[in-house]
Amino acid sequence: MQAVLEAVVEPRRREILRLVRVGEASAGSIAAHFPDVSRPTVSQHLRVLRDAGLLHERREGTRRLYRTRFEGFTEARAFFEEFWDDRLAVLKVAAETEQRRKDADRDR
Amino acid sequence: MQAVLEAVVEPRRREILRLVRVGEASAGSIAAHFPDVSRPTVSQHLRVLRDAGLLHERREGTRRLYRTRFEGFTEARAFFEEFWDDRLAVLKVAAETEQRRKDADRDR
DNA sequence: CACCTACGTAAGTGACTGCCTACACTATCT
DNA sequence: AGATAGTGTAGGCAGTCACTTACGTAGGTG
Repeated sequence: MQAVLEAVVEPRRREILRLVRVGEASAGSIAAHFPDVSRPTVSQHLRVLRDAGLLHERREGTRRLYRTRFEGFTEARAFFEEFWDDRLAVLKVAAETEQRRKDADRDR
Repeated sequence: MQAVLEAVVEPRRREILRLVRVGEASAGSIAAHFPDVSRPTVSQHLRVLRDAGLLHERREGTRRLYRTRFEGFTEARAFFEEFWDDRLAVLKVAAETEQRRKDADRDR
């Protein structure tokens, strides 16, 4: 989870995840999408993503093909979903409180 | 979105968000939950969370009361949900591919 | 007014991060 | 075997981050 968040906080790494979420792509073709950054740098980003469990690596001859590993997102997703659920719970409580206020007004 | 992810990557900041997701808490009482870290450090964490839109601040006399601001999570949540949806789509495609393979076997 | 309480802010420091260039590795082809 | 293509790794550097101590500030209280 910590590793996933650290991996995802880098904008280029999020972009990489979006690139290979549809299908595989080689390290080289991924690097080609980032002209403002050197190829070794992209290679390092790929390693971070792979170590975090967000990328699957497959070797084909001299090339390495990457694709997004969706299972890696599970925990992080749950963290955000947790607060999303809270939001609904808070709204519910607020609505009930409001209802009680109205009831009190009526009874007065 | 970038600010939200940067805020959330710090474990103590995630803990703070969990602390004040139920109700308000003062800066001091929040700091008391982190004995291994100085109070000014917690104060800085609170600022980061507030600037990212994840915390609501209310002043009461000399105290400051904080609570989680759920709307702040919307964008980040959508990012993770995006890949969660992809996961389902990929499973669907895989199932259909498998089905076609079986059909081909039958026709052979 | 003087003092205390509950905070935030400033400035400095060690550790980490993303980036670069140079180099090493591995599979394929001639 | 030697050469080439496609990538990862090593080492170094500038910028950023979390942390600390010292100080500033605003609202209550005697």
